[in-house]
Formats: sequence, structure tokens, C-alpha cells
Amino acid sequence: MEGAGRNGQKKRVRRQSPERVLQRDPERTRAAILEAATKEFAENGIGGARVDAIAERAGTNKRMLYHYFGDKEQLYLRVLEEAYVGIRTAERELHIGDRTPEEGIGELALFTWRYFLKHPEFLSLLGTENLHRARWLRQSVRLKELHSHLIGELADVLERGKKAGVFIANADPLNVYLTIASLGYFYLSNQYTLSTIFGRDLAEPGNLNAWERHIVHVTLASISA
Amino acid sequence: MEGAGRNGQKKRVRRQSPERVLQRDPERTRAAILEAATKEFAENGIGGARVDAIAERAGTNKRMLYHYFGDKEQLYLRVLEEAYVGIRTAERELHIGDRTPEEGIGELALFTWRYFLKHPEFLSLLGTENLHRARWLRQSVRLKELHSHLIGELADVLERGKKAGVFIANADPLNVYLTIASLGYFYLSNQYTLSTIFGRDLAEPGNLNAWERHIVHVTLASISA
DNA sequence: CCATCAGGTAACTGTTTAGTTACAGCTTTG
DNA sequence: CAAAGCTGTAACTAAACAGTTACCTGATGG
Repeated sequence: MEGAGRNGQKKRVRRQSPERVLQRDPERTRAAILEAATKEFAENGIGGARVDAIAERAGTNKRMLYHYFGDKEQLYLRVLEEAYVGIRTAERELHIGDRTPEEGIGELALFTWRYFLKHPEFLSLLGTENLHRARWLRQSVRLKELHSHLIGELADVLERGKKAGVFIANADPLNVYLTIASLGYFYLSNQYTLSTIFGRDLAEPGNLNAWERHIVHVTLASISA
Repeated sequence: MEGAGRNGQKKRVRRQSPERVLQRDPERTRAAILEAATKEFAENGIGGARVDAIAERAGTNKRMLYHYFGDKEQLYLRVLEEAYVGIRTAERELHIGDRTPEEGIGELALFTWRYFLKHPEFLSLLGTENLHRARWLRQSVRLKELHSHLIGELADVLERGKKAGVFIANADPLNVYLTIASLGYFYLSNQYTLSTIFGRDLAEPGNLNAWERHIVHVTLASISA
């Protein structure tokens, strides 16, 4: 509507910001970009995320983003990798093998649920990545070994439970983990449509607590001898 | 790189396609747009979906899309509503009340799993809509009443099971449905990242069948007296 | 049998977007 | 302390995008 701000001339006017005396800190800038990108990708998906928005949220600009991370897709992969490292690192510190088998499984179920509850951006990122059939995660080399530890530890707990006569013989560690993760993931990631169609606010504390108890109950019921 | 195809002149050159003798069919065009949009939104999310791509997939053009559906967001809501109508309509035809309580619950679990398996685009749409916190679904007036039927029917089955002494007393119909849906949704919608990180192809027929049996087993175990 | 209108095409437009570039202040080191 | 390289800014550009417009063509009904 208003006059043309863009014309053919290649003239560039430089202006220096006179007051800007901010301390330099590459590590801080890098971390700020990563955190801002995590939020932006989690909120909008990879197609909806805006590079300008990430730069602005990080309090920097696109030049730095491209300097540190290459391009939008590489930045996205970095965000995704860090998200996985986050949950698997916290999970390791549980040491579910140090308890009775039932307590160990219950502890893992509680931890998973509460981690999902505290980190909705992790759930969103998983959703986005699966929408694209793990197109970026597949290219990651860092993550393959991160997950064998979990399955191994879980297999040990199930084996001890079986020998103690409290768990069924054919409980598969992957299936047990998928059961726990399913119940937490679906409830939280789909809470918005579910609350809408069923007319009950799933985010209400009473409902959240009931579902937490439900997860532990269902998980144990599914493998109890 | 090549010469400017666009200049300031407002001249428009019209050309008529000489061979195009296609039969007119507004209903077919409308349906084609809806189907194409379902695929495009399911594959790319709302931010990644391209209006041009939808028009091309439907074998028509943007003019018709805007003519029939208003804009991109209204088209998206239509797609979402149709997806819900699809599953709820099929579900109604099950008549889970016509069987024993255990069979009824098992039947519902099997139906839900198989419907998710056959309609991956439904899962993708749910994921997209939840990423945006049900922003569009909330505006829908058509869907509120579509879901009370399911919960009512399920409540009846649980009550009969309780009276027959096969189900526990405090089984909540919504929780039972959420349990069934959780186990199916998570396994299928997250199969790509899960297969990648755990190094096991979840889409392999043997694994799919094992999980189908697992869902029925877990659901019944969680409510059995 | 022609006036009207719904169905249809494709070029067009203003804006947004990912990615680049010209430039400049810090910071380090020979 | 000066050259070189790293951190940072903001304007720039080509392409892509959602949405519009000019125009055309079959069908329909008075």
C-alpha cells in the first residue's frame, strides 16, 4: 500500500548501534539458540517453525544461527538429539535394579510419566519427528547406543521378577517399556483433543494423579504372574 | 537466473486449453479436494502443507479450493471433522453391548487397533491438531455430541461385567478407552522413532500381531476382578 | 436461444521466508 | 600494537507462499 521500500539500487546504508556494549559469550549465544529452537520447533513443528523467530527468541540474529548450526534442518536435528540425551540421562540415574522387581517397574513408570509431564516439548518433538517418519533422527549417529542400556537394565529386572515368581515368564522388556510410554505419551500429547471431545479437562490435577496411579496399576497388572 | 518472467506491466494474456473437454462435476471436485487435503495435512502438518500441492493432488486448482472451503484453515478443520466422523461411525456399528463383557471390551480394543493401523492419516491429523492444542477442533460445533455415545455404551458393558463379577468395581469408561487408544496410538504414530532408537522394525507383521494381542491382554488385565 | 450463473483455468500480487552478504567491533597473538 | 580471525548486526535477495483477479466455458431455465 505505502511507497516501495525496495528498489533496484544496490546501495547499502550501515549504521552502528552506539550504546550496544554487550559482553561477548559464544557459548551462551549457542545455548540460547538451542533453547529457543527447542521451543519454536516444539510449538510449531518443523514446517511451522520460523528461523527469524528462533533468532529473536534467542536474543540474537540469523547470522549466528547459521554460523553455529549450518541450517534449519541441522539445528532441528541438534534439538532432537539433545532432547533424547536429556531423558535417557535422567533415566539412567534411577538405577531401577537396586529395588525389588515390582518397585523397580513402578519406579520406571512413575519416572517416565513425570518426565513427560515436566517436558511437554519432548513429546511435541517426538510427534513432529514421527510425522516425518524419523527422517532426521535416522541420520543421527549419536543415538543408537544410548538406548540399549535401558532395555538391558529392564530385562534384568524382569528376569529377577520371573525367578521370584511375581512376573510372568514371557514379559518382553521392549513391550513393557512401550506400555509405560504409551500410557503417558497418549494422555499428555493428545490431552487437548481428548479434553475437547470428551468434555473433561485431562490437565486437571485430580485427573493427572488418577492417571499416574492408573499407569502403575496397568503396567504391573500386565506382567504379574 | 534466466530472464525476468515478471515485470511491471499489467498485461494479461489469456489462452484457452483447446483439448480440455472434461465433464463438470462439482461434487467430485469437492471430494477430490477433501481427500487431497487429508493426505497433504497428514503428511506435512498444517504449517508444512501447501495449498498449491493440495490443488495439484486433487487435479484442480486453488480457485476451486478457495471457492468451496474458504481458506486453508477452514479446509483443515473440515478434514479433521471428517476424520472423527469416520472412526466414530465405524465404531458405532460394532455394537459391543451385544456380547459378553470380556468379548465386548476385546472387540473394541481390536477394532481401535485395526482402525488406527488402516488409517495412519487419522493418527497424523490428531498429532498435528494436538501440537496446536486443539486450536481448530475447539471451534468445531459438530463434534461434541459424537462422543457421548461411545462412553455410554462402554459404561454399560463395564457395569454388566462388574455385576457378573468379572470386572473390578471402579473401572472408569473413559480410562478404559484411553488405555486402549494409548497402546494403539503410541505404537503406530511413534513407530518411526521407536524402530530407529531400539533397532527393531515395529512395522514388521510379527511385531504388529504381537502388539495386537498385547493390547487386548493389557486392557483386560487392567480391569479384571 | 440467449441471458445468467456456477464451475473452471492460470496468471498475478503482496508478503513471508530461508539463507547470504557487506560491514564492523572485539579479542587474541606474534 | 597491528594483522587476523572470531562474534555480531542488519540490510538484502531469490524463491515460495496464500490468497485474488481476469477471463473463459458449459449448463440451465425463462
